[in-house]
Amino acid sequence: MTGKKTTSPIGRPPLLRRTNALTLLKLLREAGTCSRADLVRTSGMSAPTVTNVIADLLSAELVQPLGEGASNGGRPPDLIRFKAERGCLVSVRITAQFVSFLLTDLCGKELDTSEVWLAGRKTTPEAMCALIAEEIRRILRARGLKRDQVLALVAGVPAITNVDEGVVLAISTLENWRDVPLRSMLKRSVGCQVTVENDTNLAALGERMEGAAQGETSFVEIDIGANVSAGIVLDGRLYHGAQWSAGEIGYLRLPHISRRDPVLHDFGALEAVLSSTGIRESWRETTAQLGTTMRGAGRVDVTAILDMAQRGEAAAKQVVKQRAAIVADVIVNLSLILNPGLVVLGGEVGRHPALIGFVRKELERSEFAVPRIAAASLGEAAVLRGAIAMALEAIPSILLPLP
Amino acid sequence: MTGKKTTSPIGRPPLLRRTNALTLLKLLREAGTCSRADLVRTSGMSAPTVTNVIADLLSAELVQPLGEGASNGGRPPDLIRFKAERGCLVSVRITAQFVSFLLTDLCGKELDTSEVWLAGRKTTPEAMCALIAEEIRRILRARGLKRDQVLALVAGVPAITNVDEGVVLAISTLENWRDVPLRSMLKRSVGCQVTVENDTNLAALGERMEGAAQGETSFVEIDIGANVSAGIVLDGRLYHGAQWSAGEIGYLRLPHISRRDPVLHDFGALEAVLSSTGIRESWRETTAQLGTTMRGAGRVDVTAILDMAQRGEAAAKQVVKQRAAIVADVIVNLSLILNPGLVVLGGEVGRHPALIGFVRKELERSEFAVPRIAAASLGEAAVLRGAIAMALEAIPSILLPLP
DNA sequence: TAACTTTTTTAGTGTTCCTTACAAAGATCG
DNA sequence: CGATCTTTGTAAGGAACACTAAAAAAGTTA
Repeated sequence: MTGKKTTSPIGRPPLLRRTNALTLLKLLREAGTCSRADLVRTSGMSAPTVTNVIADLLSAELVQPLGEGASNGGRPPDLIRFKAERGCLVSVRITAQFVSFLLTDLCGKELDTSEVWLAGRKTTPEAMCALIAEEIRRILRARGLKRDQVLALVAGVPAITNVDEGVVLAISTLENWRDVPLRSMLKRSVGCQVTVENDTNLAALGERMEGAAQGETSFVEIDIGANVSAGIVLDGRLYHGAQWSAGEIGYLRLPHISRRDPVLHDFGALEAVLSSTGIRESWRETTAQLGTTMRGAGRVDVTAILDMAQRGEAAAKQVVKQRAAIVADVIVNLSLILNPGLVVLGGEVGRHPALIGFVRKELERSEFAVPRIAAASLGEAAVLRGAIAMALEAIPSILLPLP
Repeated sequence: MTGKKTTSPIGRPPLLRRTNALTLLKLLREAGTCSRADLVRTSGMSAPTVTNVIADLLSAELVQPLGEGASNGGRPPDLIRFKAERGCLVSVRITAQFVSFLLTDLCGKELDTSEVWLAGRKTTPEAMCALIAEEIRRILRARGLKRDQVLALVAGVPAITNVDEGVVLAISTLENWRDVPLRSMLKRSVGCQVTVENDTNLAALGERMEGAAQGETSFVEIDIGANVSAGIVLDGRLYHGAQWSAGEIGYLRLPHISRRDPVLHDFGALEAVLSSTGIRESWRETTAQLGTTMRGAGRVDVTAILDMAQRGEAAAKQVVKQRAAIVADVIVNLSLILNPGLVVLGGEVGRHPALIGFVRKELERSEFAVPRIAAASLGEAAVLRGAIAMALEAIPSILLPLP
């Protein structure tokens, strides 16, 4: 239910101009810097049309003249480029521990980034919105930008989200976050267009834009860290499902996983085993059995455990191998259903080479329905980058609204 | 990989006419019979535009004048309708036992149907194509239609299919069916546009058009019969996956299913248990244990077993309940990943009320991620109807090609 | 310096849609 | 029963576009 109204738009002459402007803007953004003649060649439009459309874009300040270029044996071209400073984009990542920010220009180039830790602060939706608005104001001031230059804000939350309505269903680790109309709240306090999305979905978009999933049209990102969830991109678009809960794989019924029926606001059995906490617990039990002779038996970072497995230490290896077998089952099931071209493993646990190595080994025996496996390559930045990727896609419709 | 070329079409004036013609054609097909004034009201276009576009459609014989209607208090309207007899559509369903046919007009109304049993015939791809071409010729002759009136043919096959290329990967129950370029073969012998699709996918489209899935935008049809497979409709469109094998759920790894790694051209463990043969075998074992006192112990139809379960007979009930638990696991996993709004159970086994009843009971305990469950309502006709649904969608682009 | 290239703009033509005005044909009412 | 209203459909003129052809602009090359 991606809730698109399907009232066929009716074709009036200005629609042509808009269509062509959109096309040229896209080509300009891809080319970086070029001349009208280049656009004529790549777009297939006639020269006068290109001139006219560019004239429109110039007067809307979407395009910047750069003066003469070098001659190609005749009159030198008038170079132009997309004016990335025309506005800016903001992405926000909300977690239970911190809120992070990324400010970019309209080409997605980083202008600033910041992070606010929540320890000791109020974390009600209202307080968070105020915090976000305040921090954005601060960043803009520091960069000498005005509020109305922010064309879009995309926020990522670790929760099931109704993207159409901009409502966050529930953040389990934050109180008071139940059915929060985050989009309208942020829109009121920030003033620009706002989109709210699930964080794993955004991470998937990030990996597609500049990470491990470049060029993929159908792939799945499985994030394994504090939580376990999947972001699903199918035929080039994020897939959300009928009630926005696609990819909530924490309750999958698998062999060797104790069956627990899905219940709201509770962890699934799969999640309990795979997540960081699950691994830490398992590690504690194992080391307790072996006696406390092993170093770092008690409180250990998950990454440390995975590192040990990577170095071949038996106890850690066993814990991780168990997980890898389960992850392999998840991937096989996902692949049988969705046949993605690629599975990206992300999150603190998922992207670790030890886990991925064992998962690959587990999958070797299957003859078909096994996609390529890759580690997420953007790390913690994936969500913010993905949010910017989403904002970038929205730019054309913001800059060139229907006539 | 639905292989769409994304060369942005450039906006020339004739594009407007085409867009508007498409819109009006769609409205006409929905309305059945109406006047130009009605179209003005529903489309939002100006009256002269509607007149002009309709004039085009009239001269292309896509629209038929019906004379005057009753006055609404003023000049009586000139009624028109979409000319469904302008051409016809053919759908073909290929199985290992028979080939069935459906001929419809351009509104999808049945004109003729037929069935050819394959017992004793050659079933090589070439022989089948000849058979299909011959039978279509026969049907057309019988209805007084010419070959060039067939605007589209859609064929359903029980196999993984590369729809872009029109290639059938393999039909396990038919020899010589490996990487068959069925589309180009049929196109050569029939002459019109041809699409080849997986049969379960088509069944899903059929159920959406006029069966149990009407109005759904994201749903899954699970067919359980001789085989087990799923047809997946997401955000209104069929989803195929990166290598066309989405929905091949026969190998899913579930609790209580012996793990078997996916291997080409072999049945999966899940399939072995759930399919008709699996149920029959299980029934044979059960009755053998109980002694042959029970009636119909040996060779029994699957439906008969399911009927017995429905009537409460203990042995049959047990066999079916086992399956229902597994089907429930499949549905839970599908729902966690895809969050469909509806799951349609089809096929000889899947659509039986006994199975569905037990499945519903199994699912009652889960609090979320449980979609509505419905029995497929079109039975054997689903594939042919779905193929027509697909052909209907293609009509606009056939009738009004890009200028 | 003349001829050729490349780039951009100008002028004119053809589509298409829209608004406004008008014609056709029945309904309504004094 | 005729004048007026309603509804439907068409014609005419204007505006927005894109395209072709030609010209202008500004180099490079022989």
